[in-house]
Amino acid sequence: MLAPERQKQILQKLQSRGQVLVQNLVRELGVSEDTIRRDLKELASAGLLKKVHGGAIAASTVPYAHAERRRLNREAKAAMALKATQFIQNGMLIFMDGGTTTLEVAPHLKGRSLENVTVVTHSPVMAQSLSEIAGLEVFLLGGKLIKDLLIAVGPNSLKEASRFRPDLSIVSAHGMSAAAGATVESGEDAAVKRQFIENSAETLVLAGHEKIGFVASFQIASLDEISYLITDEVKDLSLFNHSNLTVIACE
Amino acid sequence: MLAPERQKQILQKLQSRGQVLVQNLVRELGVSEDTIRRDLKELASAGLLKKVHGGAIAASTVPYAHAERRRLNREAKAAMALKATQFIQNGMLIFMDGGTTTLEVAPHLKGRSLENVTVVTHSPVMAQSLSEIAGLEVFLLGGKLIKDLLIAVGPNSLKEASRFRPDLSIVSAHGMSAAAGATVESGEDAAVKRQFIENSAETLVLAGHEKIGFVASFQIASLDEISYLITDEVKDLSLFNHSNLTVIACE
DNA sequence: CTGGAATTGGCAGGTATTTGCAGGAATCTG
DNA sequence: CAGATTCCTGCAAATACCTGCCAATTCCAG
Repeated sequence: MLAPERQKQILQKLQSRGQVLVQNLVRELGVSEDTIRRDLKELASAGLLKKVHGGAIAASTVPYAHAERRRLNREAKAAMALKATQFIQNGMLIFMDGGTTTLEVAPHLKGRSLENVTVVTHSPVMAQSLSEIAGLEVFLLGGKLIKDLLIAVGPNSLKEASRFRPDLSIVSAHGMSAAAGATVESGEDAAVKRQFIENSAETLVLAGHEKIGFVASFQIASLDEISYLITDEVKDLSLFNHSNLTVIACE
Repeated sequence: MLAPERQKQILQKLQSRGQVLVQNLVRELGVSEDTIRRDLKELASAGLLKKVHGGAIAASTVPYAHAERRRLNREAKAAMALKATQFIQNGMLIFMDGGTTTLEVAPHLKGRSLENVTVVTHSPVMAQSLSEIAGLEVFLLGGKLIKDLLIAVGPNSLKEASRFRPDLSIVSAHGMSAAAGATVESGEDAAVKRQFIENSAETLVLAGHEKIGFVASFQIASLDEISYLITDEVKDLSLFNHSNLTVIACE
């Protein structure tokens, strides 16, 4: 195996798992420990990852707090994100937000052969992740950057957003309940999401089990505006029995 | 077998497999190793593939091209960026582009105690880096994402850009000459930069010594529109003697 | 048709890169 | 603080790479 190929695989594993262990890589790639170490050192000096004792973690240009949130329950988020990718089809225009769950979608698209898919987002982090996917065009919304959410908001964002008619919106919610629908903590973020959801043919909400039943401050969609809910554990989902919402739980 | 035919086959194999090994090609095409190497070298210099130790990989699938460019001459870029930070003062509105040299500015701002500084950029990467700086507000321009430059461009960007009146623009150039001024390779990128520079009180151009004397395809600023040029080595700077441009060289 | 220049492919050698191994140093964990 | 793991350094073998040279072929002018 060629060195760049090997390093590419390391980065890919890193991106989808959030971290890699030297020992795992030795087993998975079938080379000596030293070779892995050398690769990691090289990649680290290129700023593509950060070495830690025992392996490496993704190098984040993003602030600590954001990276930390992203690490939380990463496997569950990745599983939900993987389900979400099944809804992405060629030719679609899709809105994706910058939630830490939605951000896990991009790595799962790497293998897919996409054509003529456009994603519009207000998250620079999402835009950057998506830039590595072939066959996918990215449209970034501008605006004032909210530092801890890393999304662009403001009147400009809203106005730009209103021009899109997405086939699908994929959003992370902070709260999901029968009465309040999908809710988030930031009003500015909510405004942008709402704008997209209103104009979307279908809307897919990602919310881990801990979000179910919780209500945050700002509604982004009422229950009947949501087509699909992807969550990670089958909790008490009877809440949503009376809606025409399709609930998908990853095991 | 004729050379063009052979090279065509190499490219075909490369396309279908993503990578080729010198040894495989020797066997499959029945020519000597040297011939294969010569072909690869030729194809590589034509930009049709990228040579790596042991073979070659498709040019289009070179991952993390942006990260690689960013890594190149990183110390020199950081030194130039450090100089540039001296021009950043409290209360300013500043435009920064997404050039790999400009990107080194953000880390140097970490220690500074800034107040009421706003940076507007069309680079999501820059926006992320800047989000970590306290006392600094970030405004991100939206638009279609150019994947290998990681910047947002398009009519929206231009229109938004025209509303700003920055105190300072900090831009990286691909070429810098007395006759053509500062130039870059992408027309879309140039349009955004030009919009800002025209409305800026002052403009600071970052260009390593290898860029001096070189002329790229699109002008972003004529010599008299540029206030400061920061470069890394004292090359032949007499070129700029007759302008009122201040040249700053880092040792 | 012919001789010479230009191009192409193959060979030899020396150099550089990559990889794995062994050992000792550093780091983590209980 | 002690055992275990992980990490780094130097070294050697294998492989890959490059340079200069030569033979074969092609091309072209005379």
